[in-house]
Amino acid sequence: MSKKVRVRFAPSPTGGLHLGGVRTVLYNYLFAKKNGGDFIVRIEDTDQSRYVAGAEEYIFDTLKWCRLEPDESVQHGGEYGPYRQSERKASYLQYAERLVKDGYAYYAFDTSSELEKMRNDFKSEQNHTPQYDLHTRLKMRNSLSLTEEEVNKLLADKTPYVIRIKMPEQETISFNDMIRGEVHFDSSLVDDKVLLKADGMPTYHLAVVVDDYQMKISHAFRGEEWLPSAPVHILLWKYLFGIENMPQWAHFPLILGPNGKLSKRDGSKYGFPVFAMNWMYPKTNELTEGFKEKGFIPQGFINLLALLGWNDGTEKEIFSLEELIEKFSMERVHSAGAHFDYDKAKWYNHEWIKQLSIADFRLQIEKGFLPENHDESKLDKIISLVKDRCTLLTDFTEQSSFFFKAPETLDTDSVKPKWNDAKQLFFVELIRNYELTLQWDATTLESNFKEIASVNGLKPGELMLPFRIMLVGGKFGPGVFDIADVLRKEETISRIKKALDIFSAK
RNA sequence: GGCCCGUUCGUCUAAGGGUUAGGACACCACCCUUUCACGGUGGUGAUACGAGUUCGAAUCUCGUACGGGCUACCA
Repeated sequence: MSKKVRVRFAPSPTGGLHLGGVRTVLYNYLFAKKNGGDFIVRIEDTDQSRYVAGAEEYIFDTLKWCRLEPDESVQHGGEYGPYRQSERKASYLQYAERLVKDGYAYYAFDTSSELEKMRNDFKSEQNHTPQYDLHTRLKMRNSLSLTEEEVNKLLADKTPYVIRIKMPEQETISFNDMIRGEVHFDSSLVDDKVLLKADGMPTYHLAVVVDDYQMKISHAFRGEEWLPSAPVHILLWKYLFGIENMPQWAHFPLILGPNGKLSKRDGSKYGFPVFAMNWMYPKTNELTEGFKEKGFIPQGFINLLALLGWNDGTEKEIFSLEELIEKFSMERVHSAGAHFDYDKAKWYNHEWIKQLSIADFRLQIEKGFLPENHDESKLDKIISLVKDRCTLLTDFTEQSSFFFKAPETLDTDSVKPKWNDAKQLFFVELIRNYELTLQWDATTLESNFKEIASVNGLKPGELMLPFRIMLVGGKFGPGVFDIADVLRKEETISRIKKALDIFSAK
């Protein structure tokens, strides 16, 4: 009888959520839903100096946009709250003290300048950055190096202290990672990480273990950057709650940019979004672009993220969220880091836009992607014409604006060199014909167009490009008679007339 | 520097001892379309290197190289 699957995403509210973060959410969510479990979001805000206003709300807005709603969180409630670590502060101290009492941790009174001095003094060719560990701890000011009286005196004097874990001298710490298999560490090489900070807040290391225990987390997933600190967490589980109760770990491969771990800087540097949604740092007003505002739809975004490091073993690449839940398995998550490819990302989005119904596309486009002066009554027809030509929602504007507003400039270079009197006369006659046409639809317009052409001994193909330039302004867009259909008689004729003046001008 | 993780086309990846090493994005060509896309067909393009195990290795083992991560009273 295995216990209920409960997974958590534990972001630090220090800014926007980037690709890797959302993928971690996604894999957590998929694993939970696949196994009938719960998905919990816990806010890791133990570093008060890094508090950023609005970041927490942003995280939840992002999850909502992605349709990855938690079962329990600050916003969703649940039986294991509070879901904000700063509000759980009281429960960490007792565990830290228990560790000290049991000899697994100790008080350390070193000031930051003393720590800095140590790192300088012990620095060498062989040891780039000396650690606070079994080699150095007896040379520092802590309850291991000082006498009991000295320690008690320091504590009584309210000297600021931290509690550090005392890493054992010779122990191999192993665990089974769901993605990587057995991973081993030599305890003598791991440093004495701070567990409880001088301000009474826990560090991530203590908080993650205590909270995962108290929230009955069954599987703990996080990015590969956490792998080196895993031995600390494993020891803490062993000391505090029993290794048999420890969740199963999986460390996801990193998402890489052109130069290592993808960073928000890569976005502006290479011209692609890195955050899920736009994020503006309140203090600096520095904007980091988001996939949402760039014109991605949630289905496309989720799909591209899911396949960045995972596949179902077949050649299928387009998955809905429901399909992902059904097919997902941790065993098929890759162990190697994946470079983010913006071209492929856009392809996923395009595939999803093509699958959208007109109504669904309209819903998406109405969230800020409509061109100015658009005509509501024509929207559905226009969407049916141009939807598949949009890779991003932002493409809709340039694909559709000519429907609502006559082009300001015409691509005359594509027309003028081959322009002649015969063509001029054709369009004059076309205007006359279209003015008298009672039936204004694409089929009628096309057959009339071709009939006049043939009567005048002209090839329709040589006339259709000019016609398109007249209506659209450039060499793009859907079928030209469909465009004329939507434009209606008056506007179509007006654009032909206007263009004729330009084309015939010497 | 130390520790940890990793290494199949440019990129994402399939192939878990026997395949002409497959697919997708991107790129190129052709077809379709008298626009541009979409779509279709085809093409260029990869097992990092060296040993070993084996009748046989992309696949197992070891070494080397390379890449990445961590090395805070940040997460």
